[in-house]
Amino acid sequence: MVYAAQGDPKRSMALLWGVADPGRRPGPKQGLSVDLIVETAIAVADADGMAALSMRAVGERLGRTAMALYTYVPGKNELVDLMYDRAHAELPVEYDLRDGWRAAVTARASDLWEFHLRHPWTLQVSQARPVLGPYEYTAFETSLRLLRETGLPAPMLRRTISVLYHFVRGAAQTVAEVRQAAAATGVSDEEWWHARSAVLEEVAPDFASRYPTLAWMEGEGGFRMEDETVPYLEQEARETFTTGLTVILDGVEAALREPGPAGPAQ
Amino acid sequence: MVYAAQGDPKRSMALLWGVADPGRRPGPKQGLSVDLIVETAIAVADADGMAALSMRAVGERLGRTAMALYTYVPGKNELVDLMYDRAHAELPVEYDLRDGWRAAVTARASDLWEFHLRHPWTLQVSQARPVLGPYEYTAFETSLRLLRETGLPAPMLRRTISVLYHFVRGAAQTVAEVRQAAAATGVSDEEWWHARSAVLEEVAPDFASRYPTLAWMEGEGGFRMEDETVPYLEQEARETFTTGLTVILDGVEAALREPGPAGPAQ
DNA sequence: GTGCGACACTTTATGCCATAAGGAGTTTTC
DNA sequence: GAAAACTCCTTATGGCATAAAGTGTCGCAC
Repeated sequence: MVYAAQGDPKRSMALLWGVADPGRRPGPKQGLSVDLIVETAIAVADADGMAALSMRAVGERLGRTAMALYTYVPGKNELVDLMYDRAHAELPVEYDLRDGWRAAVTARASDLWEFHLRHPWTLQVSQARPVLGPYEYTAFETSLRLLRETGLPAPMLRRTISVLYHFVRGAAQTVAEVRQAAAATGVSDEEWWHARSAVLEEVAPDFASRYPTLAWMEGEGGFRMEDETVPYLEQEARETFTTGLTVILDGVEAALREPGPAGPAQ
Repeated sequence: MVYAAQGDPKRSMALLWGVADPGRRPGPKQGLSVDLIVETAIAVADADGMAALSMRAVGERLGRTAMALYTYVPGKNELVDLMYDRAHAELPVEYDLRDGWRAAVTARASDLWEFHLRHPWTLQVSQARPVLGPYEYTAFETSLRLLRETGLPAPMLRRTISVLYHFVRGAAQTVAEVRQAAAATGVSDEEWWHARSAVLEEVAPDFASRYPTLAWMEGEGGFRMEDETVPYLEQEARETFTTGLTVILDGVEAALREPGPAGPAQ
C-alpha cells in the first residue's frame, strides 16, 4: 500500500493541476519533464507491478540515475500521486443514459473494472488521503452523474457510490493479485494449488468433517472450473463481478421502491 | 501488500496446522517458540502497522536479533501467513439463526468489520494465494454456513459470499487507511483537508462549473459531517458499511425471489 | 566577453529492509 | 569424552528512498 504524499501541498497540487512554472533563466536545459517521468513510471508499474516501481527503475528507463528525478518531482509519493491521477485520464466521460441509469452504471462499473486490471497498481494507492487531482475528480464526477439519475438523495448517493467502488476495487484486486502472484513467483495457480492440496490432505485428514459446509460446497460444484485456461480465482472473480453488480443494483432498486432505514434517511 | 509464502509447502503447512516436530535431541534449549513469535509479531503489526513489521522489530521485542527468528520460521512471508491464520482464531463461530439468515449474516459482517479494524494489517495480506490455515478455514466455514441458510445454490452462494467479503474488506480498509495515515504522518484528517482545500481553491477556481455534480452534492449536504470528533472519511465509511450491507442483502433477497440471470444459473 | 549564480545531474553516504553464510557456544547422545 | 546437532550471533550482500555535496553547463548582468 502506498500512502499519499505528505510534503508541501502547494508544490504537489501545482504539479497535479499543471500550474505552469514561470520561465527559467540560467542553467542547462531540462532533459526530461514531469509528464515524461510520470508516463515512464506508469509503464514500469503496469509491466512489473507497484513493488518494482523504484526511482532507480524509472530513472534507468530514461537513461538517468534515480536522483535525477528529484529535480522534477519532490519524492516517490508525489510521483505515485501524479501517476494515479494521470491514469484516470483514460476513463470515458460520456455514457448513454437513454436506456436508464442501470445500464449506464453497469457500463461504468465495467470500465472501472477494466481500468483497474489495466493498471493493477492503482489498487495499491491508499484512498485515505485522496490525491485530489483533476482527472480523479473527473472520474468521480462522471460516476456520480450517472448514479444521480437514480434520484437517490445526496447522502444515500454518496454511500451507494462507495459501496460500488469498494466492490469493484475488491473484485479487481483479486484478479490483480492472482496475476501478480503468478508473475512474481513463476508458479502457476494450478501448480500452486496442486502442491498445497496434496499437503493439505496429509495435514488435515479430517477436513470434510471439520468443515462440512465447505465440503458440501465442493461436492455441489461450487468450486468447479468452467474454463481451464483461466486461473480458478480469476474466473471466480469475474463471475463475482457480474453477479455482484446485479445484486447491488437490485438492492439499490429496492431502496428506491421503499425508502426504509436504508432509504433517504439522513 | 504482502504476498503468500512461496517456500516449501510442507514446512509452511506443518507450521500452520501445528503438526508436531518429533522430539529433538542435541543442542541448546529453545528460548522462543513459533507461537510466541507469532503473538509478538501480531502485537507489532497491531500497534504500528504492517509497514513497521520487520524481523528486527519482532526480534527486538523478544530480546533477540532478527536472524534468531529464522530458526523457528522459514521467512517473513511464512510469519505473516501464521499471523493471518492465528488472528482469525478470535472470530466467533456460533451465531443465532432463530431470527433468520439475514440477522445472522448481518451480525457476522459486523464481526468481520470489527476484526479488520482490530487488525488492520490483515487487509494487506493478499487473497490470491490463500493461507490455507485451520482458523482461516473455520472463519470461512462459519460465514458460509450462515449464508447457506438463504437456500441459494452453491455457485451463487460462492459469488455472494465474495461480494460480501469484498465489500466488508473495502469499507474497513478505508477506515484503516485513514487511521494509518493520521498515525504515520502526525497530521489529522482535518488539518490535512484544511491545507489541501485552500490550495485547491487557488489551483482550480472553476471547480464548481467543472465538477457540477460534485458541487451539487456538496450543496445538498452529501459531504456533511455528523460527528465532529471522528475523521470525516471514517464516518463516511461507517455509514457506508451499514447502508451497503442493507443494499447487498436486499439484492440477495431479490435474487431469491426471482432467480433471473443472477439467480441459480450455472 | 567574462564571470557569477542558478540549475541539471552525478556520486557518495546514511539508514532502513530481508536473508545468505559462517562462526561460537551449548547440550544431548553414542 | 567426543561428535553431532542445535540456537543464536556477527557479518556480509544487495535492495530501497533520499540527504548532501560535487561537477559541469548555461544565461544574464556587467
